[in-house]
Amino acid sequence: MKVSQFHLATTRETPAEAEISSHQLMLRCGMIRKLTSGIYVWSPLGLRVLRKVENIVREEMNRAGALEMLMPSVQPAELWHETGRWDQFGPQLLKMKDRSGREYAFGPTHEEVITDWARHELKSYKQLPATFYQIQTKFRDEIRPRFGVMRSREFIMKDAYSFHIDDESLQQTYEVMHAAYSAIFTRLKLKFRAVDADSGAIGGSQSHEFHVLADSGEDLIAYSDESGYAANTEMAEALAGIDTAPIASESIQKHATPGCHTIGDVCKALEVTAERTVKTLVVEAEEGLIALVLRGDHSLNELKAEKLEGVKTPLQLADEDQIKAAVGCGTGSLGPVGLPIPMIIDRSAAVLADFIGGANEKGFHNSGINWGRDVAADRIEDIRHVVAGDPSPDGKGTLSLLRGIEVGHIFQLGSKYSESMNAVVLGEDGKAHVMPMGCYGIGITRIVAAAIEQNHDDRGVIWPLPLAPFQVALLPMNMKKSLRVREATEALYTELQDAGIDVLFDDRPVRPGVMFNDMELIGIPHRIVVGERGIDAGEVEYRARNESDNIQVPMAEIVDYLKKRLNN
RNA sequence: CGGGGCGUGGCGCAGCCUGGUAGCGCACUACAAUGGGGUUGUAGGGGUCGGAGGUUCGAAUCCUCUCGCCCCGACCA
Repeated sequence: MKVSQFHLATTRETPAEAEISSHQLMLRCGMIRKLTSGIYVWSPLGLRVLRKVENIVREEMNRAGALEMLMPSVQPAELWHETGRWDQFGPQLLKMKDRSGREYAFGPTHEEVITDWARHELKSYKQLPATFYQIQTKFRDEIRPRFGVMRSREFIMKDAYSFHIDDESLQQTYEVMHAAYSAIFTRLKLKFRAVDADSGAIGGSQSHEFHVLADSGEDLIAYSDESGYAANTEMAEALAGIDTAPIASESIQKHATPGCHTIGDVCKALEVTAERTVKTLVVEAEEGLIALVLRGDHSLNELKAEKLEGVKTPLQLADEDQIKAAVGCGTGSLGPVGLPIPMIIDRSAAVLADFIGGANEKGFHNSGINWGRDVAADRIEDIRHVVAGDPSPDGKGTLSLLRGIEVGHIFQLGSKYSESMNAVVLGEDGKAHVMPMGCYGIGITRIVAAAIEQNHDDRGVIWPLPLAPFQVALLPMNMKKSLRVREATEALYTELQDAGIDVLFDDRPVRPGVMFNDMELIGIPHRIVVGERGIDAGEVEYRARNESDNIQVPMAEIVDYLKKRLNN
């Protein structure tokens, strides 16, 4: 491709709306352009990258035995009523009506459509297991779209669905998909991790998320330094950290702590560290209120808390008035001793001795509190987020934390959809069997942004080769004046194309600096420069985007040299 | 949904307080010079100042309504 025949539209300035690197760079490269909130146009340059991702995903899905198909974006409301999700899915579901008033949703996901398809198409256990997938546009009306295509409302997703005669078959396919996903991210040359995950609103039992690692990621992943354990911190089990029973050595004592409302205030006033304090959060229960007691330096994991018996779902913190009515004092002075509402104590808080907590009286805290002696610890649960340094839940090593961007998620759905939609096949026994299902998603558009988050510098994008819009940039120096340079570059351009190399020839009448900057901004992995000096020496100049030194290569060897580079 | 901010040419912004009929940089067009890291000069094209209503002799500027966009928050007492 010649730049003169391509649409290259880079900008020097960063659009004001872009917050994170990948969004800024995608705009500056001219890969995307916002049409309206959370909705983007992909330019020819951007689409090249998108297609690379799609094709790798497609190849690996095919290799794993999944069959590609294409389902509609616009889906009739009736299907969503069947599964109950028309009302459950919430405001993220974009609803619309046609001219005769019939209701539709723009598909945010396709469980309903595929299950409807499967119940018509699949009749016998002999057709199972079967996995179908598509690469297609989805729409989710996000509360707050942000970060460009990282969290957009319209996006492209690869979604796959598998159908089975029993759970054992589902488990097998699930493992095949897990392996296929690992193969995909490995081929994309992205640093990633597969982690245990919550199955969330889509439902089901087993679930893994695939995260591209990047410091700017929105998710926190906990992993063991000694085993393969990795989990989203939403899910990671938090252990107490201490095996021995706490031993009391102090007696309980009340301290005036006027104006202290936060753990930080109390620590300062009483000159202790937060690990020796507890905080008491009050949430709504199915009946009345429940207090959650955590170590002062730990944070509540809402997901864990709302799964506990008695706690109202979704988790709702009690407001000041509710707390005053039940306890007599407001937030900031709450503590376990003498608390008139039921308590759930976090494992780590339950192993404290001689600790500090609110006195349930405005402006006072207790020190030297001990469980058993001063207050009963009847109900101990895991309700906190893990932190770095916690013991790994599998007993091997300690946990570290990493930031990641969720780009893939696989679930074992079980019969959640097939049951409500009556998707059955006849089994060997001649009876109808509800098909257990699996579903497997990859955010194609998000991968592009995540790849940039992981691979860029202050000059621009550094594409991993499998994602690059072009493999090689060919830059002539002063081609306008020098016929020799023009002829040599044109000849090399033809030669590279003939060798099957995807080359971008910058034939614009611009100064070298402009070419260098543009090619680095859009992140072409390999660069060849042709100039008078080199021609005299029978050489061209090679440089990799992620290296800082130029390499002189004899003109006659450059194609082979590049082929070698491209195969690494 | 709550809070904050912003809408002026394709992009980045000034002008608004104190009303007098729109400007700068980048980008774009033409010509010339330059020619290994966003070069320079000259000459151009492009904006009913988000929209509607109001105040006024006169509104980008003041008032009212409205639409759109961005950021933060929506758990740590």
